[in-house]
Order: sequence, then structure tokens, then C-alpha cells
Amino acid sequence: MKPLPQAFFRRPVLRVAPELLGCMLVRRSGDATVAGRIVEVEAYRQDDPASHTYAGLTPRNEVMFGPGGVLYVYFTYGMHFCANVVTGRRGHGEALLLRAVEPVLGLEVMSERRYGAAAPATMRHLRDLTRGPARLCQAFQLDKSDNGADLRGPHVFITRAWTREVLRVARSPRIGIRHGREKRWRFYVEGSQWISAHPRYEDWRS
DNA sequence: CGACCGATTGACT
DNA sequence: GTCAATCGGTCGG
Repeated sequence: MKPLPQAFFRRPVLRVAPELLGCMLVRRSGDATVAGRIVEVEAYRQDDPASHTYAGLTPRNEVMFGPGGVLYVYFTYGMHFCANVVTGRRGHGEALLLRAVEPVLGLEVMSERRYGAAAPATMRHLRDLTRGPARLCQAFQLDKSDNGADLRGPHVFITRAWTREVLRVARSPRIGIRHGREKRWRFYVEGSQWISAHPRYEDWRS
């Protein structure tokens, strides 16, 4: 499968968001390859108080202000990484937070990274492999060294969906933010068992 | 420099 | 449901 072209990402973030759902995130690190189908993203934009780019350019958010088609990875809560797909044109400061994928390839590698080699493969562990932005980063071994990584590969890339299935895209408020709750900029695959949020958000249909 | 806090998670009542 | 862990980014003095 060919990686999505740069032009796909270099469009307004709210246009890219629903189209990214169903696409495959592929990660090669060491001699392992893992992959998952993207089922939940959140949009962040410079004119948006919830965005890291709201207050302008800083060393941390520099990658978000560059052109789309790269990864923006940041460190938070003293222990977690979160990964974003940068969108739009240079200077716009926007990105899509990868909140959940459906694990497709390399589930044993993901499990070892998340729980260790000795951990039992319970249903709970399976469900939590990639459910949430920091869990996803751990399973895909994404960290600060991947900040700015080119999404055409080879370390990480995104391909079009592997199925012709028609997805229903739902929207809701974003999770875990203080400001901007009125915006429905969380996009997810309706009915997916792999999304991160609580049931109370399920009613925000698009 | 010191202080505050976070696009989260896991453990626990 | 509640709450602590843990530390880099950011900003004010």
C-alpha cells in the first residue's frame, strides 16, 4: 500500500479529519511492524484556545506550524506521549490528535510494549492496547524522537483504508480539555469498539 | 529562577 | 466515582 500523498494532509484540518478515519497507521521500528486502523481523532487549530498553537510559536509547537504531512509528538503529565498528524499549509498551526486505532498488525508486539512479555493476554488488555492517545503511542513506540517524522515513511506512514466498507463518522466535543468544549471536533467511527471515550459522548451525532 | 499545570492513565474507594 | 504520579513547557518575577 502506498502512503497518502502530502497533498492529502495539506488541507484544512476539519476537511482532513473525517477522511483520516478508516485509514491505516503503519509503524516500523527496530525489526517490528505494527499497524492499526484509525477510528478516533481530534482537530486542533491555531484560533482555538485548546490548541498548543493558540498562543503562538514556541519551541515545542514548531512542528505544528510547519506544512502538513508530518507527525507532531509531545510529552505530557510527566510520563505520556501523544501523537498528532500535522495538517494544513505552513504557518497555520493545526493538527489531528490520534486518539485511538483498531489494532490490526503486530498485536503481540503491542502487548509486550504495553504490559510486558509475561502479562496474560486478557480481553481487557486487548481492548486497551491502543484505546487512548498515550496508550496508542506506547503500543506504536512513538516518542519525542518521532516529532517531525515524515508521514510518507519509512518509520511511520498512513495508507488509505484497506476495505471498501462505508464508515459512519460521528462527532462530539473533545476529551480532556478546559476550553473549547462547545466545538464538536472529535471525530470517530460510529459503532467502533475501539474508541476511547465514555458512553455519554456517544449521543453527539453528526 | 520558581510556580503552575497538562490534548492521560492506572489504581483504588 | 476519586485521585496521585511525574516532569517538560511555559510564563511571570
